[in-house]
Amino acid sequence: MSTIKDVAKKANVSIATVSRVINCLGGVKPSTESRIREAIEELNYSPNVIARSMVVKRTQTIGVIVPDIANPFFPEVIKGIEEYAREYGFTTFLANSDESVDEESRILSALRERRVDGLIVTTASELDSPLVEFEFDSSPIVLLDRYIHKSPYDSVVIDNTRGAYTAVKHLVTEGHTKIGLIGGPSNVTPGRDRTKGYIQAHTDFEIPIRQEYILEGDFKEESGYRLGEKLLAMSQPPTAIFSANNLMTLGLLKYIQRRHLQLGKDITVIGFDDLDLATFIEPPLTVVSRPMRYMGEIAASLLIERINGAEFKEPRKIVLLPQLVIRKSTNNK
Amino acid sequence: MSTIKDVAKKANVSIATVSRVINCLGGVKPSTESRIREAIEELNYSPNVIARSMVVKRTQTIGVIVPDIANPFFPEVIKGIEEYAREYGFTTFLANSDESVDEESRILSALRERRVDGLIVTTASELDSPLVEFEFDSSPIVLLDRYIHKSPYDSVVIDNTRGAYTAVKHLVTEGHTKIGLIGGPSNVTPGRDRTKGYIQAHTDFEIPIRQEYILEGDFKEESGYRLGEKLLAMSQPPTAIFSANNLMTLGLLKYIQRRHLQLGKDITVIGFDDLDLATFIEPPLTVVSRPMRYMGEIAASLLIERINGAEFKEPRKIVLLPQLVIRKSTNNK
DNA sequence: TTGTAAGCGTTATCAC
DNA sequence: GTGATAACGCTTACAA
Repeated sequence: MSTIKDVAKKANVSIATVSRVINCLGGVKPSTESRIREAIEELNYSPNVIARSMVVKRTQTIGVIVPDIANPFFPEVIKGIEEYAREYGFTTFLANSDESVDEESRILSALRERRVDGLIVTTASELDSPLVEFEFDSSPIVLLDRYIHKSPYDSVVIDNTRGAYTAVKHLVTEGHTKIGLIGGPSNVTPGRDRTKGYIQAHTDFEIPIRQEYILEGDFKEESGYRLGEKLLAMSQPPTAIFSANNLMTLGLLKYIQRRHLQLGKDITVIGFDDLDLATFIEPPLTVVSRPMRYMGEIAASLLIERINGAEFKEPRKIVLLPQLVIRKSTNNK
Repeated sequence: MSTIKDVAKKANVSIATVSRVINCLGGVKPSTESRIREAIEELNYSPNVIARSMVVKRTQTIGVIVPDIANPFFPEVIKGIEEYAREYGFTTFLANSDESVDEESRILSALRERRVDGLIVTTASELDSPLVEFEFDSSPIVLLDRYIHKSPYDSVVIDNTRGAYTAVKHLVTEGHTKIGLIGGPSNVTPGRDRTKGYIQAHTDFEIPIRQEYILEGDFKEESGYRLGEKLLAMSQPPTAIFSANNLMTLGLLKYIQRRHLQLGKDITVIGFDDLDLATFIEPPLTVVSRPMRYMGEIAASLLIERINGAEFKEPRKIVLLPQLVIRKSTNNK
């Protein structure tokens, strides 16, 4: 692969001049410039940005760590990040921690060795996240979706409590008083806060809370299936279920389907996060939805601002509002 | 951020010696080594692999270009790639071309400037793929899922013709003779070959081919919906439909659902690639499925072999067999 | 067992 | 306008 030196030789100039035209710094005689551009063309020269990064101390890369790329939420978010980042001249390293704190650690080290300019991460666990101890020197970090309490990082999250509250409130409005919860893991904010919203709605509307209705899953499909089964096998089963994420909702729906129960009649369901199935099934499923792509874009924009030196007294926390998308599944009264 | 120099100074040795212990080259007195390791610890030193890559001429990175990260096929494949790559010390750059040839070009340039050691790509279009003209110097490339005719690259693909053939054959066995096709775009092999298999099965089983049954979609959900509508609105509608990818199948199913047609009775469906919906709906959907994760792993392994200098007379083409997963939707006769 | 120094492909600072 | 050259943080002969 040819270097700036080769181009310089071919165009009969010094490498400094070549560098000037590559970087559009001006101050080069037009005739020289065109000679250089020709040489670049002929040699099929491509500047080595990694050599450049050594001297400018910027790699123009950002690392993105997600816990489960197979959860349809993340591909959309990633699209948002990637698109925004590319527009600003950044390339993204994507890594999947598989909800594992250890894996998250390994990825973090690898990314640090690669000197990414910044990081967007959805941590595998708030409490023992490697980010808590992590020394990423001065590279900024933006937390996505999962907040870490008291951390010094910017974050973009959803008002999970509110989202869950709205969902449960909707069920109450529809007349339900026996509402089951298939909750998320309590080691991450989306898990905890959605449960909090569930409880708050019960309190506000003076509906007795039944501990046996509050179940904790792990955001994966299988747990939705299993916990759905558990709820519906009770002697006093709930008449409605709020499921705290898309994959668990999927599992729950599969269980309901398998038991030939009728959605919206035998059991009413509200999910958190939309999914293909939601608009497919009959009746279509009411869900709490959020702007995934936008979340990615915001995260990227916060990060790039920091990379470019923006300073703030406090870490910025962008809280987006989820939206209740009411479909027929909860609309029969 | 501290450098090898800082470590050297702190440990009272030369940078060469530090380098030796970082890279586990041996030949360092144990006492010196432990002094150095201590210094590394204290300074929280992390080697700059991008500086290293300048001298060893290897970045230990691979680029991955997919056309649509929101298609559930790709996240699984990516998982396979990433996992394998990381095991071998490579980090992946992921980029999404959004089925656009121009975007693919831009990504290719960016990745070249970053000097990735190799590339795994699912091209946006076989015919005018930038890869055809592309000079990636000596960096190896592996084609994934979409083959490029006469290209010099290794590839891992599915026997699409066979997969489609098997699917249609199955429909024929079930007694169908009016079989519609929601095909993929003809500018990529999966599109063309699946149509080929559809036709071949008709020929082999002496079923007349009706041109009006052969429709071309774009692998996106909307086209499945639209073409399904078109097929089912015909005066002589097909009794079965073969849909050439998961997203189009989703669209098709949504249409069927919306029209309150009964799957497996009013219309029989076979899809290419599995999807959540397949095991959800009643009756569960028969599909052609393929080992996505494995495809990713294979692609990564071929690539890394090449990166490590393996040479072959001919480009290697790994053709995996898809599997017909027969579920109730086609099993009523 | 350890150190010195050249070199990787750039950018940036000076001179001219 | 243009050219030398130091520097970026490392690896790798080669020397000691």
